[in-house]
Amino acid sequence: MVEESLNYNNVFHALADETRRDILLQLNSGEKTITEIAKKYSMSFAAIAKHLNVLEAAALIFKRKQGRLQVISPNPQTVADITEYLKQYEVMWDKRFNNLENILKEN
Amino acid sequence: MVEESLNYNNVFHALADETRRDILLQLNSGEKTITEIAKKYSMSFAAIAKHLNVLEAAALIFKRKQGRLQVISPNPQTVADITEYLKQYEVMWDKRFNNLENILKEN
DNA sequence: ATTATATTCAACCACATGGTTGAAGAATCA
DNA sequence: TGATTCTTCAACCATGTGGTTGAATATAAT
Repeated sequence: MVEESLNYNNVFHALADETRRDILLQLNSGEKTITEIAKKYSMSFAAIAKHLNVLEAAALIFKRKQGRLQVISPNPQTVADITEYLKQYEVMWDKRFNNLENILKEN
Repeated sequence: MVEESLNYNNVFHALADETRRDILLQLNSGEKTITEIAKKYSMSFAAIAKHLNVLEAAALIFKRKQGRLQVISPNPQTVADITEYLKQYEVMWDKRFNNLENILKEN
């Protein structure tokens, strides 16, 4: 099995949706089937199934077929990877230059 | 000045684009004008200006008008906030249940 | 075998996104 | 003033996104 490297576009895009972030949080309490997940939202079953496809493409969840059920579980590694990735964006920028008030105070 | 709370949809959407992530990285080395930023990409000036609007809407950058120039600087606070926000998604999920091999080994 | 349940798939729709070009504004330079 | 530079804005276009409905498929229950 080849270890695919993360597609950051996919991951950030998947996270840029309230419903998908909410689904991910639900999975904190354990595995759920698609039907169980879909019950909590007012949108159609097919819409939730699509959201799960987006989350799967982003490697944020796993799907495991069990009989006619699809069991969905979170992939904590991807969130960890994204957090690690974001470190390169934590720039050491002197905040004074972003703050007009301080610049004025100093002059 | 009212402190707006972060719009996570906007932030993740802004990060879900290679060009925008690259622009953000460029800003690690300091402030830049729109023209300076745009010079490094093959797309049109207007396209880069749009990307900067998306980054500004996400509070990932600041814009400061200086004469006819727009000076762009990074907003490190937003990246910090997003990293903090992601902590709630770092679920303590027993990885054995995500790993079929281990389940088989144990049986 | 029939029926019910869980999921997938395809077609469709309204709207957003990422790009383009060209014109219009402002600030600076000669 | 006139020309140049930096930026903004509007219109346009192709494609993607988030949602819908309905049909098809596969498994499970009666």
